[in-house]
Amino acid sequence: MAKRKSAENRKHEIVLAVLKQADKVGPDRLSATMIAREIGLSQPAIFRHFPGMKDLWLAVAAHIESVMKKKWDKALDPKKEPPEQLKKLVMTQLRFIQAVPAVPGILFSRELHAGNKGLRQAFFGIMGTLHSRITQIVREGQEIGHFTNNNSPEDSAFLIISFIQGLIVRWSISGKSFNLVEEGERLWGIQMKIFCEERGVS
Amino acid sequence: MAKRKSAENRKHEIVLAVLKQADKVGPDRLSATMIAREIGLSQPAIFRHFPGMKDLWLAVAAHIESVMKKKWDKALDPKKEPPEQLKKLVMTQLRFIQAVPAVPGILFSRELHAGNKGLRQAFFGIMGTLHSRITQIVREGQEIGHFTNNNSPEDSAFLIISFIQGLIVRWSISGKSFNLVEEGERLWGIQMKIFCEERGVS
DNA sequence: TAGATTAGTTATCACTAACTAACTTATTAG
DNA sequence: CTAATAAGTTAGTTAGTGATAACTAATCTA
Repeated sequence: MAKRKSAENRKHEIVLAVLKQADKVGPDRLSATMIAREIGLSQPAIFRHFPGMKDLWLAVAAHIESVMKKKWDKALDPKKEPPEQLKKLVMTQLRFIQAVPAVPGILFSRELHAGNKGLRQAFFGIMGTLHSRITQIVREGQEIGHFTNNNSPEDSAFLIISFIQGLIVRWSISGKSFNLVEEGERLWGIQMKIFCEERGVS
Repeated sequence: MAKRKSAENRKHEIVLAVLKQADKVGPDRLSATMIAREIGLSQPAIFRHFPGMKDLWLAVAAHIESVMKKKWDKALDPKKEPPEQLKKLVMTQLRFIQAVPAVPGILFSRELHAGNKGLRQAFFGIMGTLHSRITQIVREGQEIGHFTNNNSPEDSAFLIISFIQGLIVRWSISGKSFNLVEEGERLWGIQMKIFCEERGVS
């Protein structure tokens, strides 16, 4: 018999085990048996804490949302200039993904896309929140003259999120073979000025 | 008994069925039974054409690679100016993904990430080829003075691929709720000048 | 300390996965 | 026309899935 823990602690432990194992075998191949083995419990013990796998995934999403929002809050410092705030937020996001590398896989899992509508809504909400935070910073930057282009802050935010997502995709496909944050820092500087003097685009 | 076809034709038919069904249920939940049902065969018929699922996925990757390369070749027109070539290549890629929407899912499948090393290498190779083609165009553009920044063409290409991938990720998570090519065209113009006049970046 | 509560267990169910063996029959080469 | 080839079949195996029922025992509270 495994040592007992309070339901609350055990639930948290299970969620962490899911994130750890989902990175190894993928969200859609992760079974209750694997999760249980990871923390030294029997398989039915998982279903004592969560009615079904769907609920377990929703708990995982809630955990990710909570941690991300905390990190974003921490990263934002209204005393700093918008460009620096922006960079900090982007790097925070990259650092988080590197620390919890299961997230991109969950974003593309079938659990999310086909199986579990609530899970997709949760992640859609998370992305929306990130988008609106970035939009806000860009808007402030424009107002005080940091970004003098007249693009909509919303579209600028989309491009910044693309920068993040695209980098993560490459990192993922490469087998996580480079440091996400370092590569992000390197390219961020370039992204901020690339093609500025380009001519003749159609 | 289903009507007979040559092994070659049947293999091709199976690959197309995989791409169709993978978009619906996801690569990791796609079973031989579903594929067989799609084309009106019995489940074991699949294993007559492919020794195992791994081999089937490799055939899918080979198909994707072949089609993509053809499209890239078609999109390139050395008579046109590099910026226009670039845009055309990017839009071609977006058009392809919209036509074969299973691809992003495969890119993040666990079949690719955990189960099937060859599959990951195949896609890594495809991305590498795209990267070098973009790099080449950027380099030419720099040489004849279209892109007057001094960023490495390789890094510029990474950023352009990020633009593509990031857009695809957003499209995917949104439930493919917008037109990928149209949104790509719209944002491409912005990407080409965003933050140009930004000051004070750290 | 006695008894309620509840985190854990084992055993099992119904189901689906990839895959195999053995058989059948359509197509085609000689 | 016949015989070989090979594309299909049915009927299984083995292994793993989520989930449930019934039981056990550690912990908490009165």
